Amino acid sequence: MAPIDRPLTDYPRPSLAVDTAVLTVRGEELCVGLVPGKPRLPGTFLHEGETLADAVRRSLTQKAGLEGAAPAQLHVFDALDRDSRGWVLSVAHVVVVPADATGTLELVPTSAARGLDFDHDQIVQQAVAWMQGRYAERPDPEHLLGAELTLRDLRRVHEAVRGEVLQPDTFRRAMLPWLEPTGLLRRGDVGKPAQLFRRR
Amino acid sequence: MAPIDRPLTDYPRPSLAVDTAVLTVRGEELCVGLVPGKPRLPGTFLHEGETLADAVRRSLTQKAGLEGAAPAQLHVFDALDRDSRGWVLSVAHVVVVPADATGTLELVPTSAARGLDFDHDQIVQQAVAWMQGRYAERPDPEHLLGAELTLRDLRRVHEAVRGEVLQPDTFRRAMLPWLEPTGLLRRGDVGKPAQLFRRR
DNA sequence: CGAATAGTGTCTCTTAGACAATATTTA
DNA sequence: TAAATATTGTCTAAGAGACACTATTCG
Repeated sequence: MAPIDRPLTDYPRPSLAVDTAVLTVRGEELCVGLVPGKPRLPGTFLHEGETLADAVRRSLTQKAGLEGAAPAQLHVFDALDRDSRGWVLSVAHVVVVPADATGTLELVPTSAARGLDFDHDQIVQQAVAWMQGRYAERPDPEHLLGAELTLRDLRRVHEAVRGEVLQPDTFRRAMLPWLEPTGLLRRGDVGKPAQLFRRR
Repeated sequence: MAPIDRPLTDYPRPSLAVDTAVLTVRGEELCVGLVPGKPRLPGTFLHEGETLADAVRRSLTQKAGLEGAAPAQLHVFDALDRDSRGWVLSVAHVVVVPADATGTLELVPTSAARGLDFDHDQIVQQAVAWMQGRYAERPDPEHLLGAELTLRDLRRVHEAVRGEVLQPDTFRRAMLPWLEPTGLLRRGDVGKPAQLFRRR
């Protein structure tokens, strides 16, 4: 039997790419950022001496002017025929940022992000599922909102992430254990001012 | 600015490996399979024309005589210094099989699998968490048990996976909605025979 | 005041968890 | 019969969800 682990360089190696679903909440909708003018997620090839997270940040900086992201890994796509240019594996990532920090990406509601290049439809799906899992556990783990937030703000985010309207009272009681009142109020245009909270 | 996507072959490429935590339940314990005589998980380098799942199956067949596994991806480990032989990324996988189907692997309780090579300690940890998540949702998603099972069998598996003893009555009521009675009984050495169920 | 938003009281239903009792087998 | 295992009855506590009500602001 041939030895299993010959020296590293004896093996032909695939190209390794990263592709990233940049998610945000804009208005009432969960949106994903596409490369301007193209039906695809931002991505790039992994460079020597670079980690996957580095490559994700580089691609977002170069293609969208988006700095300092904290990418999370989703899945490696490895179908042999996924890229007509050759043997390319892609490590899918997800990044969550506030809507005003998505750089030059074109924001599209996740429900409308269909027919993208490569396996990017699947990446968007997995990214949404990942985010729903995150927000099921905690009020705002990805800091879509600032340090001080009202329950109305928070509920809007959760409604966008989950894609359904939530009852204000049930939602309030579910979130309160995770929040710390600041004692301050936020006054709106109309109605009773809301308490401001901080993440506990 | 330099073009971002030069032809594929212009980039130096990392070696890509797969490493697999083979999990099983033996007796009352959740165990992981190590390569005989070595403190490491079975793994190999990805070959040309092969998917990651193929590479996992090949490594398990060659190193442990374990056929037909259905690997699930966990995480890509990409620390630049994780392998002293060079630039190697590893895609961690998990495979769950009955204890009598682990081939020549050395079974070690997951709680005792410490000090393994590379980042294999972390892989075991992630594999255990993955499996706990799976078994929190369904009675036996990985078919550790055969087609017909008793609630005692099932509880033993869940106790091993969760690492704690479970109350028979509460467990029974939690599982019944997922099970279909066969009408048959399984007689033991002593005690009332148990109903046999099938996964619904 | 009326509209709009924030927040609370309270009821119901479901579920987890536990304890105790009953049922059926083997030795 | 005694011991072991399987199964069910029942109680309690906690939580989700819904409805109705109260509170506070602006125009």
